[in-house]
Amino acid sequence: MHPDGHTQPETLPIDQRLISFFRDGAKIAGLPASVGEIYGLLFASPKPLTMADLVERLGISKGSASQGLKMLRTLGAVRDVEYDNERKAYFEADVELKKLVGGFIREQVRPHITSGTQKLSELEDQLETIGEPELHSFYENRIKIIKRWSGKANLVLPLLQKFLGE
Amino acid sequence: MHPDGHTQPETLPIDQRLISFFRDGAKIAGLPASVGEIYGLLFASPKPLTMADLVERLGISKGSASQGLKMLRTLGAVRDVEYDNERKAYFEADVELKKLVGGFIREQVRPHITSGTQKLSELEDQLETIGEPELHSFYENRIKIIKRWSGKANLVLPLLQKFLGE
DNA sequence: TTTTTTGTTCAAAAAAAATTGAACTTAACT
DNA sequence: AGTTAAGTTCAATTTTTTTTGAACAAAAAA
Repeated sequence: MHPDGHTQPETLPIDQRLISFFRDGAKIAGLPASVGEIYGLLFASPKPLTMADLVERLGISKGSASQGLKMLRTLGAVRDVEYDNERKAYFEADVELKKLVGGFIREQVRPHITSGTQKLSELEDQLETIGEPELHSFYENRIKIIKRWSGKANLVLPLLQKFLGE
Repeated sequence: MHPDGHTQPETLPIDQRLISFFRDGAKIAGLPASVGEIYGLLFASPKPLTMADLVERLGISKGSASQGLKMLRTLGAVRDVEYDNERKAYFEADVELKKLVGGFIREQVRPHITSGTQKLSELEDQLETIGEPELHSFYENRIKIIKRWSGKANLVLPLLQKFLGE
């Protein structure tokens, strides 16, 4: 036990609102609610928090806290911070929109686009197997449409990132 | 029974690929797989299809087909089409990216942004209840950050739509 | 009007995703 | 060395979401 027991800061109504705000935000982004809550509490905290703080104040399991923090770190939404000389790790929320969106695109969007591109080229292979000219030309056109979409997506993402970087 | 029984078109390997392509796409967008499959089959079909066609060729239930079509229609991704003089309704896929993304933003993104804005103003109310100056200023700053994000989002969406409209 | 076809609705079942918690690893402290 | 605190992992459980299918409604055909 730590010699001079910390006074655990209470979770204010405004903290609850922030937690709920980011819980909803996470769901919208297709992330687990617990991930949103963790980010929310860190966002609402003036001081860095430990994993034990998250478990205690959010009432979630150690497993959820560990996995949630892991995801938030890969997203670049949370960072380790030097604090206290204890052996616990402390975390705080990163609030730069550019970084948050960048991490989301890198981790959650890009991989899907990549696998989509792969599937697209498999589609083009299939096209070769269609002898009937009328059908061939129909599918050829369909594939052209998907390629046009894909081109747009590849333009939009960097544009979006640039825009968010002010 | 229709007098001159239609020959049911077979589902080619390329159709399977397109269905799978859009099944994955739907999941990425947070929509049910069946919705993606329905769109995929319509996208892969040179002729409009009926609900019964979808049930038969995708092996999904009537309920799924009905609900999926309903969602795709509200998204503006599928349209009713005059075809045959039968009493069945025929559908085909809308392939305009602008329209697809527009519908998605209108139905799936905007409502969340609206409720987020609502929650944000509730957050601001809570701010008033904090007497301690140091804490007040901390939360004030946090709310300022969220507002900055929100402003960006409100700029990005129309910009995105404009960009997709060529 | 009665039957048949087409489509919707919604409670129940099935499937998928998130969360838990106990066993385990790692590393600091005595 | 042994003990304790911190954190990870993953199989089992819980929760949420999707899908089904049977009951129902609407409307054209007989």
